[in-house]
Amino acid sequence: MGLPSRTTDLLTIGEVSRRSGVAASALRFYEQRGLIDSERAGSGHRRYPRSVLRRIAFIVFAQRVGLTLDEIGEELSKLPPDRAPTRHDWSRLSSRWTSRIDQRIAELERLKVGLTECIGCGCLSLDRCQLANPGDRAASRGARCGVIRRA
Amino acid sequence: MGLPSRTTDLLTIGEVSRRSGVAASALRFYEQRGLIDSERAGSGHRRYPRSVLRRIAFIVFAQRVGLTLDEIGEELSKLPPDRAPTRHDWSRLSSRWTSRIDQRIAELERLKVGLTECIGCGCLSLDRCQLANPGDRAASRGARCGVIRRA
DNA sequence: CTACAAGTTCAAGTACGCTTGAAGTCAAGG
DNA sequence: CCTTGACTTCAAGCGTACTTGAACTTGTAG
Repeated sequence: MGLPSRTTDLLTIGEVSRRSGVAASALRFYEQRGLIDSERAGSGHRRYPRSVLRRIAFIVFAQRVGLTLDEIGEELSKLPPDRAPTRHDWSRLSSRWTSRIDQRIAELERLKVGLTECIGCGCLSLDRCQLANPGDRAASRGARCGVIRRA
Repeated sequence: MGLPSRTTDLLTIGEVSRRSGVAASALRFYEQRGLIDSERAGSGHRRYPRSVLRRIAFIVFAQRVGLTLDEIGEELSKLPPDRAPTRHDWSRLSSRWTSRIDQRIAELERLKVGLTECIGCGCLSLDRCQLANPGDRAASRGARCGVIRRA
């Protein structure tokens, strides 16, 4: 299979995997979930335009912020389908996260305070203490990504 | 079954569930995992001392911070087995989280900056961007997700 | 005594995010 | 020609954290 990008400007799944750090199996999985897509070479092999790398980067970042793949898919669907996304498209998309990040940071700050003031002093009681407010589901998800693997 | 705590000072699983907001099935699961334990009434029903509520609160908090149940179990095992934990025991335990929370907050701050500066400006590239380089991601995918430790 | 809520165990199921394995294709090098 | 390596699909598996269901027991109220 070699390195078709030298001549065609399209990347194989192996190249994309190496460049993004995301396993090929994960890339296929993302495609199945509709998060990315690919053209096919005559052989049936996937060929990716370079722009897929930014899309993948967005996915990886969003996951670390705490979004699920479904949520990420929703966000990505807001990109213009007719043309290549501009940097403005990307920044508009990513600006939605900011408040989410801030919320999560705020919760962590509350937890931190609760650790010393609440557990430390002995008042800790779930039915009275609101520190562990389970408001943001995705936030807690952020702490538990796909735990597996990878020797 | 009524409310045995009125006379015995011990709580049923239903009472603990209501007071902690944690489902009875989850409490049984935690017991199976060794995170909490219970005495048994003659009937075979679980009876919990009040102190279990703080232990459960600790578990819930720790989960929000991002620890896995295994990690939480390790932490809990550091409590004195011979006597009831003091507030000092609890605060010593919880102080370990603080740095973890700080790390996670720092990562979120970095991601926030990365959103505007990296994705927004168009430089976003997983193989070059410091915010989510493959080494960190591979490492964080392991057991404890969620934190870019270097950087 | 009967009903019924609340408890018990154990096995299996769920959601998420992938990974792994089996079986096969394709193109280039020796 | 044959091997090798990168790719393909599809199905099944895995780890975390639980939930759900089946089948059964207990304890109290009426």
